[in-house]
Amino acid sequence: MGTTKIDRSRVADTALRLLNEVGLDGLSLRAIAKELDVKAPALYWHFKDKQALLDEMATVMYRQMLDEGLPGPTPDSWQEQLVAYNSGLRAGLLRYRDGAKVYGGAKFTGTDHADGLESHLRTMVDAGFELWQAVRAGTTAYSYTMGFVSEEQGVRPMPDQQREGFDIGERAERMARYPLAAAAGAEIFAHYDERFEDGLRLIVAGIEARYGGRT
Amino acid sequence: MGTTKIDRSRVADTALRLLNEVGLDGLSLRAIAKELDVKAPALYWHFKDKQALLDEMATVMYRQMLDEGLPGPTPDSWQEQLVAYNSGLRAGLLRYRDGAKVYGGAKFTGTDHADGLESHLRTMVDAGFELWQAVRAGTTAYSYTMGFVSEEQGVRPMPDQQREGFDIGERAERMARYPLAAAAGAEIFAHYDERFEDGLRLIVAGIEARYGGRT
DNA sequence: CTTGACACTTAACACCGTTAAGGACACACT
DNA sequence: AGTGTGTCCTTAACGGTGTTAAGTGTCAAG
Repeated sequence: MGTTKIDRSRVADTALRLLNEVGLDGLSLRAIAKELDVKAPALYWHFKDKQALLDEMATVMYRQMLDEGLPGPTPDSWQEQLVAYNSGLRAGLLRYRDGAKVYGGAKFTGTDHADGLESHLRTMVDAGFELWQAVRAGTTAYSYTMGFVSEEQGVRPMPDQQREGFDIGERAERMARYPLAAAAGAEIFAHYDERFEDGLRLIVAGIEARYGGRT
Repeated sequence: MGTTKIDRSRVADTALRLLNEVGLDGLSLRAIAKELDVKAPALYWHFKDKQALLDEMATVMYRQMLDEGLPGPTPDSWQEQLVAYNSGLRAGLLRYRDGAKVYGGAKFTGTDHADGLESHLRTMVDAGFELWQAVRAGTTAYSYTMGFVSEEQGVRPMPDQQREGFDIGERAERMARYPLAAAAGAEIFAHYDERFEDGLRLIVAGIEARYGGRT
């Protein structure tokens, strides 16, 4: 038969591709194995359990983000670096259905993450921040990004997909007693790109205002 | 036998209590049913499927947050309202193991949420903000809170529980090549309460700086 | 030619959400 | 009194899940 070589990265790649078709709920080991022309228990030779495979998938996702999200070698301002890092993170998560769930539920063992973290901290400390300020700035933006994309993917599984059940009109009708909330619906369930970046810049502005960012 | 009355809210309460013992993965319908002295299919009389039960659990969680998190009837400044709402949200999520997963994965059908949303928007519009600014301010803080607690509960399932696998010392050793990241470890994996509120106030300061908050 | 590690298959286990069919019980109607 | 009728639950079963144990074939080293 065809190329019958199976290793960790080939399994992870296949699983990620399948993820976009069936979603996290449909991503069973048997389905992944079938895609690889293999039976399910074969996967246990390469991964100790399903979570280990999901962890590997998250690691692959992270490497993809680095490859295409952050090409700028020159250290920009910490502001632009924060925005670029989190925008790249969001874009990477959106490439896969339930990307935020997979990524957020994974435990990263290696030092893959340390590079990015170190450079973020380096930039901010060089800009005059205390270490604890750099940490809080980074984790605040990170938490925001993960929360934003989680909710985004809960409503709209894939970026180019239409709304599902409830229309905005029906929602407005039900909310007659809540005029502001009803009017806000359109703003809440649209313009994700713009809203995400605006929220990010809100956080950047807050860091400047409270921690005193120079330049 | 004992009180053999089972209704939606009693099922949801029991499921929430059990959730703290076994976690979301262990929360099977059979386990919930056993707790109610009933067989699993009986639950389908009250809920159309498991997700409907999880939705009900999330609704109960939300009502608990309203009951004990926000006693202040007087409308404070929008700043304090935003901080109080999101702090109450976090506290409510932390009361249950995997609370953020349950809450974030639920679809709210009723108008339970509309009250809180309306009053948030009302407060901010009265303070001079545009509606879209009020929406973005609220959703930014909300996304941050959900993301923060999701990660918090991923590391530390229940609030009063100790760290699990890796010690901080072992982590520092592995990260010898990343001095800042290593030093940041202590800050990252501790002081959750303080860090959460600090991040929240970062967002508040950002709203003031970019949208121009008065008072 | 044998040994043994590697990479996989077959068979099975316990458990999961969910459905179908039926049974026990209370209450209304004639 | 008897007959529905609707409510609430049980028993049995189905297909699917992650995971383990044991066995099979391949292939390089001694």
